[in-house]
Amino acid sequence: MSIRTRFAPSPTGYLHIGGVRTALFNWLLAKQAGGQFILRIDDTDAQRNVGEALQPILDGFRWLGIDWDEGPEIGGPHEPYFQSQRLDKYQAAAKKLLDSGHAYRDYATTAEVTAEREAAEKEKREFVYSRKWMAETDKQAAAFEAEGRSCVVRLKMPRDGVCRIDDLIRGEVDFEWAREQDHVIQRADGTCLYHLATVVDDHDFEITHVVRAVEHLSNTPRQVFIAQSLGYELPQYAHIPFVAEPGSKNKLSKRKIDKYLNNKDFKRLYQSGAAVAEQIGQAVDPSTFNPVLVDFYRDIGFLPDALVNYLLLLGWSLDGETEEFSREEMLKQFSLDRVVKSEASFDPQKLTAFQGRYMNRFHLKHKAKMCTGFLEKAGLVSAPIECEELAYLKQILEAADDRIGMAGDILNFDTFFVADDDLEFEEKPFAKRLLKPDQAGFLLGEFRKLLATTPEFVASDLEQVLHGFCETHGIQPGDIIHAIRVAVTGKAAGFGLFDTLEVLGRERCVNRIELALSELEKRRGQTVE
RNA sequence: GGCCCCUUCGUCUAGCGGUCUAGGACUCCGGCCUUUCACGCCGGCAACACGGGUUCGAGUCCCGUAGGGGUCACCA
Repeated sequence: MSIRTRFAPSPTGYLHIGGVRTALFNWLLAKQAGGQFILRIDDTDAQRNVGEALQPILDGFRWLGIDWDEGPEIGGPHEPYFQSQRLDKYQAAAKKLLDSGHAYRDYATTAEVTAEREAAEKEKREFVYSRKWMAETDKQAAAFEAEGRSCVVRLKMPRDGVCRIDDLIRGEVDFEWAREQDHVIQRADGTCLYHLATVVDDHDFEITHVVRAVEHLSNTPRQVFIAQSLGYELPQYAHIPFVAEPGSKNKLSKRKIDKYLNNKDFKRLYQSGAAVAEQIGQAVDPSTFNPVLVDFYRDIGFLPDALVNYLLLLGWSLDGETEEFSREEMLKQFSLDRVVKSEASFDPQKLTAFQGRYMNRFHLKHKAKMCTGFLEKAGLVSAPIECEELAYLKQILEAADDRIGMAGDILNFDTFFVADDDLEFEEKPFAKRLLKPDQAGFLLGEFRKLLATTPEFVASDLEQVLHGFCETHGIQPGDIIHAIRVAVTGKAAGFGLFDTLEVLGRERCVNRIELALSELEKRRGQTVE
């Protein structure tokens, strides 16, 4: 029988990276064996805009290259894949459990059950429902109804023995049945609850391996009970550790972003993203723009392969040495038995390092394509980009080499794209390199003249020109190079100066130096006053 | 609190009784390269939670303790 796995997101409007990690393991396990990976939508909680809240999740998976064989938008042989459209199946299952005596109608009010629970707590005794309001016959039910009570359906859990779960990752785990509660599986309004639904669906969809986060481990006995009572064959369970917060072992949560921002690495990641977002005019509302969510990475120009590779290693390793896995390699090598048992903290720096490696190896052509979107959104090139601009971008990318860690980093080179008149000089480098050195203005002026007359405006020649210039004036290259960089780019850092000059071209270099000089004059005047 | 899970450098991990003076990666710190910023290269700091067993021998097996986490809904 072929392996069938599933990932079952609730339509919440975002894709959590911890969820992606779980989905990835499921996907890998199924696809490597030629099986199917199914996406099922857990929307029994019923909100209105399921479609709207689902789209970002589907988009996220598509971006990551995690494709599903059955599920929303593509359907499949077990349609529908939305729990909200399968309610009748759950009700049928509930009825079956009722009929077979594995569940019962319970007429207790919430207050009555709560009272029992609290009493048990007070006496420091384990709570087990008294089943006082249990109705196993129609006659009993009628009596309760005559009192004006309504009922829910509860599981009639065993009160002795042990539930042994054979977990592919944790081995055998025992739970005493007596400690399990008579969980509600159907509400008073007739709708059914998650645990019933998930068991029914997993069976209907012929899921062979349930790979999910450990927080579900303690829920498993009741699901086993439901499945067995319904006569289902049990799937293989594999409870993987969850993805934890940076610097702690708590579960990574989107809502705690404020706390994570106190972590310096997390903050750095967030800020580099926020800088990009700001330049392209994207909102940085933490509910959507958040390093815990996949969209964040897409929006600032990460490579999906880098994210996936990082996530793969968060809780799994091949040999402790190999770190880079292409999709083919991970499909070939992945195995559940090498999944780590303990929770793994999310490490923004390591993720960034993976991204850097992947980006460096990325083809210039593709890099240009990725960067184009950011330049367009920032209004630095025409939208859509024109041929000349694209060629210009490629020149910059070539010179920038591995200084583009993520596509959004192209915006660090924004001054290459602005009109000369709009060039702004960064305050500190301008002061340090132009304002402070007495000679800077004079040297810059002289160098500008030289640039205006240099026959070939190419990097190698320009380097010669500069060296000659230094000799004439009896200075070291370092005495003038920084000033030139600030003058033509407005910034202290960038790629090689001669490449910078060549890329900008003679006219702009000359213009910008002139601009810098007049700015210098202006400021010198101010300081004198 | 009950139950369950987990515990090797700051972080991700290798290790399945001797080859461990514990390996790799990220970070960090030096150095080299260098016109800046990066990259790259070389080097360095840094861990078996603790206590008992078992054994000739324990990071590796067993039992405790401690710590961390999860779960205990008419949420998913």
